[in-house]
Amino acid sequence: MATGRTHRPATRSRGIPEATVARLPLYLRALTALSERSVPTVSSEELAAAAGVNSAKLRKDFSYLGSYGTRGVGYDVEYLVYQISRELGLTQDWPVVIVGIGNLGAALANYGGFASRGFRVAALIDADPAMAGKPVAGLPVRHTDELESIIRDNGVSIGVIATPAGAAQQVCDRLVAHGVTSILNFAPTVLSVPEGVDVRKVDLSIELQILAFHEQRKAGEESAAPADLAAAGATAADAAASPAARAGADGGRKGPDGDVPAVMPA
Amino acid sequence: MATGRTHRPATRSRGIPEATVARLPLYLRALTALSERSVPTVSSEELAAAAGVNSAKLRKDFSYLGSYGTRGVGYDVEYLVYQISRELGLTQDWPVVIVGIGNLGAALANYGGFASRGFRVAALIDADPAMAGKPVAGLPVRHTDELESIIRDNGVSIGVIATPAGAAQQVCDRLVAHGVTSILNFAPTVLSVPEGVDVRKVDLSIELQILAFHEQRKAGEESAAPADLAAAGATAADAAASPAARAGADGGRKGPDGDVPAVMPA
DNA sequence: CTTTGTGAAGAATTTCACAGCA
DNA sequence: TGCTGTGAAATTCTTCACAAAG
Repeated sequence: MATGRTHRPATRSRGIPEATVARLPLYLRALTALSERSVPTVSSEELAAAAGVNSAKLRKDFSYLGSYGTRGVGYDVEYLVYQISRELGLTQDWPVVIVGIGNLGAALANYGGFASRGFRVAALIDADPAMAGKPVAGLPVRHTDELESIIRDNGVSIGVIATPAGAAQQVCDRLVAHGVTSILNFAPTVLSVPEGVDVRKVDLSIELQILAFHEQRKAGEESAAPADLAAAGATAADAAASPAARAGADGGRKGPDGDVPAVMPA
Repeated sequence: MATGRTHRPATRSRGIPEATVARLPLYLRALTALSERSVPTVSSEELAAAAGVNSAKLRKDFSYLGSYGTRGVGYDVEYLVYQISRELGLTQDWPVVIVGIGNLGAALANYGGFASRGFRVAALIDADPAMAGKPVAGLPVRHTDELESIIRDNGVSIGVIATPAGAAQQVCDRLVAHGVTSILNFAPTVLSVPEGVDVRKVDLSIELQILAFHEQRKAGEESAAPADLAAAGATAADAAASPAARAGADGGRKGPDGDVPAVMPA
């Protein structure tokens, strides 16, 4: 952070909002399915339903790409598939390396979705010498020592990290040092990278925790009052929070109004 | 989301914004690491750096939970770990089923991050009878027929779907029918669920496509980019494929900008 | 008619910047 | 003094609602 002065907008996206970019693959998938069924055109309403968004959002998203629809008719499926593919950069080949061939790395290597859209697994890399040469998903695992030459020879710019958390930053640094500028990180750790390198994170545990949050809420709602305070033994002050007072039962959480003094355990 | 209909604001969150909820696990992880190193307190600046966000955002996030810090000092690590855990519902046990024990499902089953935070894998389920009984990650794979009793007997409310896309909706329906109300979906398909059921999606291919978009931009913007356009010529055929149809071809497709891609053969 | 494309309103999120407390 | 907590401003994202096009 602290880009110091001018505060780079971060989203230098040439006009296309990040939120829209994140949905384009969704549209593309829905369109591909339609294409395979030889459906010639779709309305924004139909396509939105297939992609799980609402139609206004979809139309707005497409409006950033250009005017690719026909009023009164809808969108030409094939044409839109092409346009979105091009916008996403999928009309070219993207060699990818996967580093860390454990359970997850192997699963990723076997994942068909990789190859299906312009992504080609250029190599599987692991630090364990015992793994070297072993075939996984039809490719021989290469040793980390070869990382540089693999990246160079294949023109790899996207790397997937599926190592244990402890090794991730080191692997990341090496990838970046040798020219990789986009990283998909499966290790449960925050990677720091120089400016200009993109990192996306996929974190299992985080997703589950978010679900747990909502699940907990549901459980508390349906029954009576949330039994939140039950185990909050650490703070005696909290117990004093009168459920009455405040109009509207809010389960004891004090809310954004900062008048409750900080309570710290001894 | 999906479900289309009812305009529920989706963010039913009792005051705490969805964006904040999504970051709490991140903070929790950073705090846990500090806790293991016996660090007693952290400032918002330090913690923010460890979590990969900026400090103002972190403080704002925490302000939704309450006033848990001490001005001039920072946050008590242990106390904050407890508060966030409680907020996320991690102080209780969440039995989880994983459906679809292929490469990915097996990798998930072996993933340590599951058990580490209140999540317990109650069962691994697969539709293939040949899998039944086979041990994966120390658990015997159970057949889909047992799904209902497994969910009931274990009080499972969270399900993980790691089946092929084609089976995902069906599996989802069965999970929901038997009481699961939160789903983590790894299958590349949009699930439709009744109101009240949360779905989160993890999609490999989508993440890569988003990276490709940014990667493409980098390459196009800086003329002095990595030489990965070597094989770009391959797209020529694709361009020709665009359906001539396009209703009378208005000539000037209005693209959002001087969108003159490098590789757009005439 | 039907359906797109889009200004404008509205909501959510992020960032700023500083009052106020330890 | 140092750092939190938070109104307010800025930014981003979503939704509305309707003119225009086919």
